Amino acid sequence: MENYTYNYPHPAVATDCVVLGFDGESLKVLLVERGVEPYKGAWALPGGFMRIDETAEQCARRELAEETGLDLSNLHQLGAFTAVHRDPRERVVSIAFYALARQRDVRGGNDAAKARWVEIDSLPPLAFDHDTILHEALLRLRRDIRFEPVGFGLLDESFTMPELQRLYEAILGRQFDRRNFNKKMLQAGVLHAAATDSAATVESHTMRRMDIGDLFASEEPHSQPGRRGRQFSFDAEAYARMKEDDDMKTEF
Amino acid sequence: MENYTYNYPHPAVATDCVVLGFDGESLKVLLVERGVEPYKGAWALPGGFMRIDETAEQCARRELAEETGLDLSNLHQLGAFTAVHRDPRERVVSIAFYALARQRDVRGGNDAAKARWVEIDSLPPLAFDHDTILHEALLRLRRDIRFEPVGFGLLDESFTMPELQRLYEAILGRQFDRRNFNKKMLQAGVLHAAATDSAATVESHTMRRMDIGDLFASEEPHSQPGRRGRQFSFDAEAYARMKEDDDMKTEF
DNA sequence: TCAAAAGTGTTCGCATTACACCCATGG
DNA sequence: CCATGGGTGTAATGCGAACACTTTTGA
Repeated sequence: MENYTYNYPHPAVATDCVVLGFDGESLKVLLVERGVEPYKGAWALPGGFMRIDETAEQCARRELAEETGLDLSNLHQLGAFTAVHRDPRERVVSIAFYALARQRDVRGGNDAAKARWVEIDSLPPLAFDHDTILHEALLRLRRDIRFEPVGFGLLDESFTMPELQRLYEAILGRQFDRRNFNKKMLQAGVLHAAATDSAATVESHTMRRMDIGDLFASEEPHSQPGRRGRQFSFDAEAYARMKEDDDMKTEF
Repeated sequence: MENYTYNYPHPAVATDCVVLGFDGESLKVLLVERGVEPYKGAWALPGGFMRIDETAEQCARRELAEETGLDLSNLHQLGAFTAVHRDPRERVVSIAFYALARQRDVRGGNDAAKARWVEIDSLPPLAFDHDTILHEALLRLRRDIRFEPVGFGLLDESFTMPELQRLYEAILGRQFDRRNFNKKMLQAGVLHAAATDSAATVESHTMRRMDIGDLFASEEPHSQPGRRGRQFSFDAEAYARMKEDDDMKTEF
């Protein structure tokens, strides 16, 4: 079986994927429990070895689907992690990606037994150098969100302004003033008010505090007091137009 | 000699390095002429295969020194380039870095025969996917320079405001108003006026239009008319202090 | 003395910030 | 009716953009 021979030693190449989600309160990351050594039983980022005929991105997407049932198209490369002893078995270079997932995508498709959403703020120790990778991903997300409308990838298609605000607060780790946040987002010109679909409104509201990590939740979410928020959605076309004109002036 | 055998095919892992320089007028990139197939005779980024006991960054630094005589410490990873057929010989994944070099560093140390600085705006076709990598590096530099004081890595320790401005204009591809540029840079609080060392002033001025690519220049640079600029230098400590307080508000 | 480059201050508009009251809903 | 959360406007401030004349120097 030892079939592949080279004149010089070759490292193995793997990919790992940081998938982030948001449940209306806090950021989560999608982890899998390792079933084999090394780090058997520990939590790790989904990922695996790259095939010889696929790109790193294709690999990351395939491994993610295999291990978590999620098929995401918007993977962003974080970079290569190349510490010499990051894997005790052999020299492994990992190319890491990050991606954002919506509640809906997950609730529909995730049937992998070992995959779980874990609160970013209360993580177990992770296998390999995955803490480092995750940390990089968070830094990257915090940088990106200020200039590109990436945040919308974490919300349902239609969302309320307070939901959006909570997302920004969870990512950036600080509070914003409601009125100013509102104003700024609307001024950016990439949101449009959704048709006042009463059903959507109610659904969104009742699900606001659903924990997306609790895939087998038994408790029905119960409505909260308080006024409903108006629904908005992200206007990708407006953003594309804006980006052409501005090109590097856009800030979020 | 075929000594290294694995159960599964392993790609080769290489690094490539985009070294950028500035001669007072325009951006240059450091290229080497390939002496072997494939792409023999074509220009390429300095780089080479990673050893099994070094990190990608160590590899990039070593290869850069071997091929160009430059020893740079501030390499920034751009990411991994993993197109399946980017190298016709075998599957090669390249981890790319970018770095900035000062005129002085180059004039002192570069004794590699085949390395040359080439104008960014008039590039020959490059080997492999090195055009893509270079393009990424430029995008990255343009993004970075707006938030971090990276530009100073391309100038001598002491420089004039117009020099700094020309650098920003070359990188970002647009013109700035002298007065506004001045004001903004001083307000940023990371520059301090250098002692009015007359010699330094004159030297800087006379060298302003030296072409750093012309390593064997025979023509002496001759002085230009026009007023001399005041000398400034980058205050790394002030920047470090500022970064701690602000942390994510800094814009350049 | 002329040409080329550098230094300097003010005004205007826009974006960001701080801040307080009323409205809608469910329990 | 009360608790919870959502919606809205205004005033002060700071930053970026536009803009012209004077000074220094080398030829």
